[in-house]
Order: sequence, then C-alpha cells, then structure tokens
Amino acid sequence: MPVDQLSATFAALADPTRRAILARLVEGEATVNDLAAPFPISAQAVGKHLRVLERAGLIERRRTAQQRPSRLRAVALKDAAGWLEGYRAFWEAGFDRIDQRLRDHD
Amino acid sequence: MPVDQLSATFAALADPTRRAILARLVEGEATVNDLAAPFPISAQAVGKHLRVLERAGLIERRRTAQQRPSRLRAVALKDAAGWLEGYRAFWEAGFDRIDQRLRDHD
DNA sequence: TTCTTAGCAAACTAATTGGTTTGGTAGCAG
DNA sequence: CTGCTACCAAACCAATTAGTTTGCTAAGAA
Repeated sequence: MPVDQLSATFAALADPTRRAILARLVEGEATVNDLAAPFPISAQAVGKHLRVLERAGLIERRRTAQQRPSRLRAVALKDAAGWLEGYRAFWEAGFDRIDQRLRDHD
Repeated sequence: MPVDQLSATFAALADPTRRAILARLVEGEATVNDLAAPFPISAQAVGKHLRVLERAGLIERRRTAQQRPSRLRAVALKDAAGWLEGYRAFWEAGFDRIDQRLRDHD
C-alpha cells in the first residue's frame, strides 16, 4: 500500500463497501453495528474497513460508553477532488491530449 | 480487486506512479519506454501499471510498428470526479454531517 | 455478581499487488 | 539472414487485502 496521503485516500475509496459507509455517514454518526447492518459481511470486517477509512483521514471516531461511533471527515476528500479537477478540462472539452488541443487551434 | 468501474478507477489512481504516468500523458502519446524513463523501476513494471490503467479505461493503446503508444482517456475520470462532487458541499461549508447542518438551521 | 452488548485483536486463508528476472515475439536496420 | 529495439508473457517473491473465526475487554443491565 502506498503511503502518501492522496494514494491512501484513493485506495480507501476504491471499495464499494467503504464508499457506502461514507454515504451512510452523511446522515450522521453511526456505530460499527449500525454500519454493518446493511452488509452481508461480519461486523469485524466492517471494523477493518473503518480502520482503513480512519487511516485515510476520511472518518473520525470517538468513544462513548462501549460504542465507537464514526463520523465523516469530508475535508479529507478535498485533495482527491482537486487532483481530478486538474483533468476536468480534458474530458469536458472532448480532447484527451494537449497536442490535440493545439492541433484544433491551427 | 473490486470489479465495478468506479472502484477500478479509484484503485488505478491509488498509486503515485500511475498518477505520474497520467500526468505525463497530458503532454501527448508516449511509449512504454518513454513512460518508464523517469522512474527507478523496470519497463516491465511500467507495462503492468499501463495494463491497470487500460483496464480502468484511463488510457488507450494503439500499435504502430513495434511500439505500443498510450494516450490519455480523461473521460474515464468523470465518474470519479462526479462521486467526489457529491461531498463538496460538506467540506466547503465546514460541516461533515447533515444533522450538523440541520442543527445550524434551527 | 452475573449476563449481555459493543467492539477490538490476533491468527488464519485466499486472492491481489507491485516488483523482479527470464525468455520470448514482432518489426525495422545492417 | 543477423542483429537490435520495443514490448509482452510467465514464473516467482514479498507484502497487502478482505474476509473469516476465536477469544478477549469494557461498560451497562439484571
């Protein structure tokens, strides 16, 4: 696993279960069991996904009684979105290469 | 590796070498050896990265003589960017949860 | 105290990853 | 034909991943 922050963020997003967990957290904090309920996998497996998300900075967890609710840290998505924005001009204009663009300007 | 398109895209982006390859391809087509030059890894390893990018739809390759130049397919980044956009409001407004937002509206 | 619930940690498995080295093939140049 | 260049494919390795099961601790309920 690459260690830089951007790679960790993209890697964390490269799993549909983890993206679904983030989508659920938009509605507010949730415990491990809350988050595991919709999935056919064990709560332990969800706990592992939460650790991946936590390492990537995408969630924060606190401790209340015997629960460890997670909440979204959407700000960690900023850099990933910023990286992709650098390519927006290329797909929106329908060209994929700078030299193609230059050719269009001939 | 997850099989859905969005996961494949994020997984492909979760490696600094592959992101650097995409950045290089913004300048136009490049062969495997062109792309391998800046990196301390073998051309074979770069070839593997190219296959990952190709499976994710992020590059296309053609055949000319004995070269296999790659070119960027930036449009494949659109869905990933769209997914992230769904969270922009949360990090820009400085709240991370909908219920926090609702609280602000009380 | 005892029971139950929520969660973590460790050990294990199967599959994948990112890299290597070796050995090819396809096509151009001599 | 003989080489050289560009690339691919396969075998291998070490590390990681996503999942499991088992067993633990911490906190509240009976």
